[in-house]
Amino acid sequence: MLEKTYTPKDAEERLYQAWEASGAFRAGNKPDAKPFTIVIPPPNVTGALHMGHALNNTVQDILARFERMRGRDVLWQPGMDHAGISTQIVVERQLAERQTSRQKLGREEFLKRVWEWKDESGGTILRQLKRLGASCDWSRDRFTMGKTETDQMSRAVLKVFVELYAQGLMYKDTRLVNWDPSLQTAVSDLEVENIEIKGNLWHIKYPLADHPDQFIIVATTRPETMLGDTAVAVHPDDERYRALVGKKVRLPLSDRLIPIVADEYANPEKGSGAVKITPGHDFNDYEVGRRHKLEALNILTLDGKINDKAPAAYRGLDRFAARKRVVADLEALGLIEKVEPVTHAVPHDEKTKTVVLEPMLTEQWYLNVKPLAQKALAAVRDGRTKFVPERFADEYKRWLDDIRPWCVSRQLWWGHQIPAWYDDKGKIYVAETEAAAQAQAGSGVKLTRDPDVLDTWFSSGLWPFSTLGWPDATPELQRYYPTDVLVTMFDIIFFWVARMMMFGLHFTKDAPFHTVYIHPRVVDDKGQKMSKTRGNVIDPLTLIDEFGADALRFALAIAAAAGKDLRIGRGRVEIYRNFCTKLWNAARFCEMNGCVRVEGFDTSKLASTVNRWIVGELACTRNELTAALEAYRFNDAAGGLYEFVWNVYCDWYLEFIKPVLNGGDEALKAETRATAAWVFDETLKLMHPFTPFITEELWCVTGEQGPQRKTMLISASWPDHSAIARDEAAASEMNWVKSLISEVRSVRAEMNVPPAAKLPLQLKGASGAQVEWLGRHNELILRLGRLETAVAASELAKGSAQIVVGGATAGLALAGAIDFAKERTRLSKDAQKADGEIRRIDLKLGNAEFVAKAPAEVVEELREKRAEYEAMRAKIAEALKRLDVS
RNA sequence: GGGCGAUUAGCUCAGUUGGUAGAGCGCAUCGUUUACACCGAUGAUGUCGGCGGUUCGAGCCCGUCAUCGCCCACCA
Repeated sequence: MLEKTYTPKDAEERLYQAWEASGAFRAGNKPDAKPFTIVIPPPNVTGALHMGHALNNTVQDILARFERMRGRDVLWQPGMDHAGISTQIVVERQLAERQTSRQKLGREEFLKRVWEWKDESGGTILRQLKRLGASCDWSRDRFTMGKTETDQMSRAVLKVFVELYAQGLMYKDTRLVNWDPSLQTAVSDLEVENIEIKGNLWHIKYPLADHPDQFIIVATTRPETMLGDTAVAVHPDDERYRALVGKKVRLPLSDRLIPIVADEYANPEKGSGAVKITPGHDFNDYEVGRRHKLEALNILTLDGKINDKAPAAYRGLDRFAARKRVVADLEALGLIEKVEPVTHAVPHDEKTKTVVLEPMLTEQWYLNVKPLAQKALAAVRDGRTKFVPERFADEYKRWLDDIRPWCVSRQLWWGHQIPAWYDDKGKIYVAETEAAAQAQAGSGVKLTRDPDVLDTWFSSGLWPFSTLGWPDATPELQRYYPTDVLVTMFDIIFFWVARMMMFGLHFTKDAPFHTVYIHPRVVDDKGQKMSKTRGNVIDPLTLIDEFGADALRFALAIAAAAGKDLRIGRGRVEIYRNFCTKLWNAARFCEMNGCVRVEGFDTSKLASTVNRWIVGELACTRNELTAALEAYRFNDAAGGLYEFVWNVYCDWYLEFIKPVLNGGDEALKAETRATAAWVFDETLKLMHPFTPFITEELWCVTGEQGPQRKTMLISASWPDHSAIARDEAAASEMNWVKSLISEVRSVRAEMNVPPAAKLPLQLKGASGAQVEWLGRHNELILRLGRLETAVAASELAKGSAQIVVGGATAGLALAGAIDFAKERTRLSKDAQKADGEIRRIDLKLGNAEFVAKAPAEVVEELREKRAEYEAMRAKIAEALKRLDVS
C-alpha cells in the first residue's frame, strides 16, 4: 500500500543505495551493446555543489539514464580536478590560521598536507552529486593528478609535455606575462579579467635634454611605471615631433636620458601624440621596445613593490603607494600638465577579481598551440564535433582562429611539476622521469628540476582520454573513446572544451566528443548571477531537503531552454514537487482501483475507445519526448511529460474511466484496469530519466501488487511504441467528448448553475457520428458535466452542433441556490480557520471528523443551511423540469 | 572598439521549417463528485520593444533604432 503522501527523504537514500548495489551505474554490463560515454566536467576538489552543478549533472544524468534505458552500455565517468591555485589557497589559509606557512613547511611537507586535506575534506561535492541522483560509475572515479608520478593520471600529463617538447611546440621564453603579485605566479591570458574602474589620466611633462625649458607631454594612467620608461615614442608621420626624433628627454624623478623614437604604435590622435614607453611593464611597449632595441627595465619585485632599479626614494614602496608618491613629486616639480578622470579597463585576477595583475618580465614555459588549434578548428568546421546551440561554435572558432601561445607554467607547488631538469649550465633536459633526464645528461651531471607546476587546465584538457587509461592502451580506451556528449557551460569553452579538442585530436587523432551541449547559466529568480557577495546563492541541497531531488531536477530540466539564463527559486521547485505529488496520487488511484499490469497486455486489441485513445496519446508523447531528448531540448521533453501526466492522464483519462471502474461491465472493467496500469507503467519509464527516485519507488510498489518486478526501473527498456499507430478515430471522438464536457461546464459556470444541480442536456444539430458518441460515452458525459440526461434532439437542425443546457431562464430560477453556495464556502473557510488541522470538511455533515473538530456554532449554522439547501434543490429540480429545454 | 544574445499576459518564461498567440505562478468566480486542496472546474488579461520592408499572410524572415545583458579587444 502506498503512503498517502510521498516522502522523498525516506525514499531517496534507500533507492540510491539499491541502484549502486545492483551495479546499474557500472559500465560494461552490456558487452554487446553500443557504448555511450559522458565524462563529467570534473568539479574542483575544493568545490561544493551549487546550482550550476545541479543543472549540469541533472542534464548528464538525464542523458545517461535515457541512453541506458535505450540499451546502450553507458559510462558516465566521474572525477574531480586538483584545481591548482584554488586548492593551494585553501590549504595555505588553513596553515596561516595555525601560524605557519608553506614556506616554513617546505615543498614536500606542504604537498603532504594538501593530500591529507584532499583525502579528508576534498570531494564533498561527489557525495552531494549522489543526493541529486547522479548515476555515475563511481568505481571509475578519477582525479586529475596522481599521488605519485608513476600514477597513470600523472604519466599522461608527463607524456604529453615531453612529446610536445620533442615536437618543438613546448618551449621556454622570457617575455611579459600576466603576473599575480599576490600569489606570485604567472597566469594565462584567459585568467585575466579586465574590469572597468575609475582612474585618472595624468599628463606629464618630460623636459627635452637639450632644452630643459621645453617639454614633450605624455599621458598615462599608471604614472609609477615612468620609473621604468626607456623611451618616448611619436608617430613617424607626425609633423609636430619629426624634428625631435632621435633626440633625448630627461626622465623626471629618475634623471635618466631616454630617446625619442619614431614608431607607428604612437597614435597622433590620442593625447599629445607622444607616448611614454615602458617595455618592462606594458605589453604594447614591450613590442615597441623590441623594435627599437630598448632595455626592458623591470622596476617591480615579484610581490609588486618598487625594486632597486628605481631611484632610492621609491624603493620598497608598494606599486599603488608609489603611484601616489610619483604624482606628488611630479606636482611638486610642476611637471603635471593636467589630470583628467577616466574609466579604463584594468586587468584583474579572474578568480578573485580584486588583485590587479601586473605585466611582468619573467621566464615561463609556453605551448605553441597554433598547430593544435588548426586541428581543433577543422574538427568543428567539418562537423566531427558540433555545438548545441550552434552559435557557440562561432565563439569557439573565433577564439581558436586568433590564438596566442599558452603560458602553462605556474609558480605554485600544488600541481603537476614540470618534467624539466637543468644542469649547472642551464641546459634543459625534458623527460618523463628523472632517470631518463639523467641518462640524457650523462651520469656525472648534477641536475636540478624545474620547480614550477602546470596550469590546472593542462591536465583537465586530457580528461576524456586520461580517465580511460591513456597513455596505456587499455580496453576502456578502446571501447569508450571517443566519448559522445560533453555537457558544460559557455564560460569554460576556451578554458576547457577547446583544450580537450586540441589535446584529443593531437594525441589520439580523434575528436574527444561528437557533441558539445552548452547548457544555460543558472541565475536567481530575479535574473541576478548567483554569488556569495550578492548573498543570493540558493543551495540545491536545501531544496532537495525540502522538496526532493526529483522536484529540483524536473524544475531544472523544464527551465533548460537552450542558451538562455535559467532562473530558479524556491517557488519553481515547489511547483514540480506538486507535480511529483500528482504522479504519486495517480499511482494511488491505480492501486485503489486494482489497476494492475497484465502480462502480455496487447494495445492492439482494445475494445474501448477511451483506452485506445489514451494509448495513442501515450505513444505520441513518447515519440515527441524521444525526439526532444535526441535534440537536447530538455525543456520540451519535460514540458511534454508534464502536460501528458497532468492534463491528459490525470485530468481526463482517470476521470473518464471512473464510471467504468464503478460499473458492471466486467470485461470492460478488466481491460480498463489493465490499460490504466500499462499506460502508467510506460509513463514511469518515460519520467524516469527526469525524476528517477519517485518513479523507481512507484515501480517497486506496483510490482508488489502486479507481476513481480524482475528488474528495477533504472534497468527497464525505453518504451518502443513504434508499433502503436495513433488511433485518429479514437482521438477525434475523445476530443469531441472533451470539448462537449468543457462547453457544458463553461455554460454552467457562466449561468451560475450550482454544482449540485443536475441539468438535462439536449444536443441540437449533432452529426450521426456525434449522436453515436453521445450515446457511447453518455455515462461519463453525465458525470463530468453533472447532467441529468444528455440526449440528441430528435429533429436534427442544420449547421454545427449546439449545446443547450437548461436555458436562459434557468439561471434566474437558481438565484437562491447561489447564495447558499456562497454561504457554504464561507462557513467551510471559517471552520478551517478555527482549526487548522481540518483539511477536508464534509458539508453533508456525515463526517465524524468534522463534527468533532469544527466549532459547534459552525456545525449548527451548517445544519440549518443544509435544510434550506435541500429544499432549494427540490425547487430547482422542479423548475428545470418545467423549463422548455428542447 | 568588435561580436553575440535578449526584449511575448501583472510576474517568470515557452513558441523547431512564416498560417487564427501558449504554460506555470498570480488574480477572479465556483467547488468536497472516495487519487490528489501540494486538488478540481470556469474565467479575465497581450498594438509579441519602436519604425520600415518582403509576403496572400510575420512573434518568427530582412533593414533600422532603442533599452538591457554577455563575450572578446593593446587599457597612452
